Amino acid sequence: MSDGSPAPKRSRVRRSVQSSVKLEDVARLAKVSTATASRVINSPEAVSAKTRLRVEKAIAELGWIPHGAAQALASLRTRTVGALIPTLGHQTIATMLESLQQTLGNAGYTLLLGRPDASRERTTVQLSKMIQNGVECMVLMGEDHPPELYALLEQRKIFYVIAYTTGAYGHTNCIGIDNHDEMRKMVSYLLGLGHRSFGIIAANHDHNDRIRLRIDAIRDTLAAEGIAVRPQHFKVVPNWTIACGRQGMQAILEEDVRPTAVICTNDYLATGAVIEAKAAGLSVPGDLSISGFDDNELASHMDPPLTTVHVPAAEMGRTIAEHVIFVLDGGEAELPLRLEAQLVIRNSTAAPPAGPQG
Amino acid sequence: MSDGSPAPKRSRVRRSVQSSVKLEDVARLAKVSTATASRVINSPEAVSAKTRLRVEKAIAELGWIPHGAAQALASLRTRTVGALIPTLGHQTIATMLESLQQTLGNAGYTLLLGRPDASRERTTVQLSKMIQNGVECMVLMGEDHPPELYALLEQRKIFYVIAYTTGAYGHTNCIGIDNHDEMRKMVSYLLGLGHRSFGIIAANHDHNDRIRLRIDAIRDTLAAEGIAVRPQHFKVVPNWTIACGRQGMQAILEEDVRPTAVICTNDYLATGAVIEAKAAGLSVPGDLSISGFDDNELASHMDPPLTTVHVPAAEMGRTIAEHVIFVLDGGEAELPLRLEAQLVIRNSTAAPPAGPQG
DNA sequence: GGCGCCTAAGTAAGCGCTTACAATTTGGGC
DNA sequence: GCCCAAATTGTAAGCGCTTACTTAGGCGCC
Repeated sequence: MSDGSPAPKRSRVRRSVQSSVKLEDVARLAKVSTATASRVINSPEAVSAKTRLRVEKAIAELGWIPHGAAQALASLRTRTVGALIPTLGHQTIATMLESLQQTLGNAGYTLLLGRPDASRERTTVQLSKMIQNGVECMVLMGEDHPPELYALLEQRKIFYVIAYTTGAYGHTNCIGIDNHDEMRKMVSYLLGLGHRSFGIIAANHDHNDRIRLRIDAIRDTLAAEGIAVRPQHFKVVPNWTIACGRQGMQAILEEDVRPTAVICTNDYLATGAVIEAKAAGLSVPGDLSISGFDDNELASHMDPPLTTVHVPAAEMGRTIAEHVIFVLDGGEAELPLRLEAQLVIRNSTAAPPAGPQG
Repeated sequence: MSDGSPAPKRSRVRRSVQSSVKLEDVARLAKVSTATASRVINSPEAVSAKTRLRVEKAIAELGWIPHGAAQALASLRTRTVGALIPTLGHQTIATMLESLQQTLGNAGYTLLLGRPDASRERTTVQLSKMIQNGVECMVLMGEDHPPELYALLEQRKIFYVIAYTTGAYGHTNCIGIDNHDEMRKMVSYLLGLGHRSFGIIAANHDHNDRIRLRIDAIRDTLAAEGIAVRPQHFKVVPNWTIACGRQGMQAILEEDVRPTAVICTNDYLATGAVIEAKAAGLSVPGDLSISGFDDNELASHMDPPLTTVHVPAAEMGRTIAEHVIFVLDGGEAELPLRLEAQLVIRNSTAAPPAGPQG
């Protein structure tokens, strides 16, 4: 460097084969510089119409596709957003994701999916991978994540939004439903029906604040009426599936006292609960009212059709995407944003049977 | 230019803020060159243990995360594979995807999801985006895609594999089930039960070879016994949902003659069909046998439990991932690979009712 | 006709990393 | 102690694109 003489230029052969058409080829064919060709892509208004046409023709002719990594490296923009999603099997989540992806995709963003490990240790590893992939934003499901996750997010100054909740645990950057309030509506409705003895079937919620909020809502709303759920009527099952719902209901029916209403934290559990109750010879809702949460496809087709809370999944995905796009575009928006869920009263709930229960 | 004097070196300020730690910082801290630091990541065996430790310590200390775009650009490797998936709402597909992603992820690959537009025009646009993102491999669902899609794949010499089929339409790079043969088993079973009059409820299959194969299997297998499905008993519904299944069954029940068995091309349709049949006062399977395909979560919990074909979705995802990893690693493998599905006989099918039907 | 301005196009310096090749060190064998 | 090969590390040239800064035209106006 300090030496004035130029370093000898060794000609090295690297990457012998240039498989693919590059911007340079386009530029050459269009008889412009690569800068101009690039501008046709990135700020077409800065190029004269004639030149632009020529370049566009060249691009079409050569079938050039920009090299994303090179673009990302040069522009320091990736137009990628990541999402950490626990499961795709849950229809409501899948719906949310689809609309999230759709909306992002239409705006030219790429969605990167990651699945946080059940063992939370590896979830920052997942985030690291996404960071490595250059995500400009993350969307998380709920607030309950290991502190290291948040630490990494903060440290890297990565913009993120939390889905599916309005943020009861201190986060304001949330777009979703108010799990507590929506569940409160359900409980109020059941109370209004005359129920005084309740059961709960909940999926494991060690790391799931949405479920926790729903459970809290049940307890809080009942407590306001001086009612508590008997411990033996509160069943926590390992997963959110139909099978677990059955298992939960079976356990409840084994108890000496039987509640008149069983609230499930999602529709799959409720479906299982209904199946099991009917299998035990009970009439739903004659003997037992059962409610769900989510309003998945099956809910309205079940026998009896399920009373549940309709979660606007597609709207949520779209709204999150729009917000992300807006903010990444430099916009400022106030959060949290609450989406309204809807109490959907169908036929799995009714007044409690007359009699000595309760 | 032609002038011999060196161009004056203008000092340009670009990208003023260097937010993030880069390999250079790691190298400096570890007192090695960036080359050595890089080698610690990419070929640790080429670095002495002492140096490696020093570099690893520096990485940890600085919290360095490699810049994926830069790696991709320099190494011309992205470790990314793309998948074009029509829908996430279908549980079997979601399961397949989850295991695909899991397996790829464990091997350090990133899965990029795309959704081919219903209007097929845009599906090469989707592919282009994936190419832009540098996918080293694509996985497609089924063989039925617009020729431009295949053309682009070939032109770019992108390795791809086709999921969910063993390739009845000329493709050999398939990993999946033999839709025709598995459905044949179902039909044989129903024939064995004594059925002679069949109905079909199928989702729209304009661009879905898997469904087409299943339908063909029904026709072929019946034809071998001299049986044909009456046109009015062959209902094509617009989608694969429970609601469509109901719609299909309703239409069938409106006909003068009623089949004794209705074959549905997936479980959601079958669920809807069962619901509608029961709603019409029919006994399933007493009056009418109904079968599905996929074996989703609900199938075994329905009333009656659904006779269906179990598709090994998770295994399929895993197998595809393993194959992709193997091939991208330079391996050679012979395809197609057939995964065995399983006829699952439950209670929605039985011998046809005695009487004048048929 | 000359000047200043605006617009369109060009030049070339990186973006952060990998890796071919060069340079240096290490370790044996005599 | 010396020589050579093997092992380790360093040097620096890109990977394909974007974009700050420069230059070249074109135009209106005095």
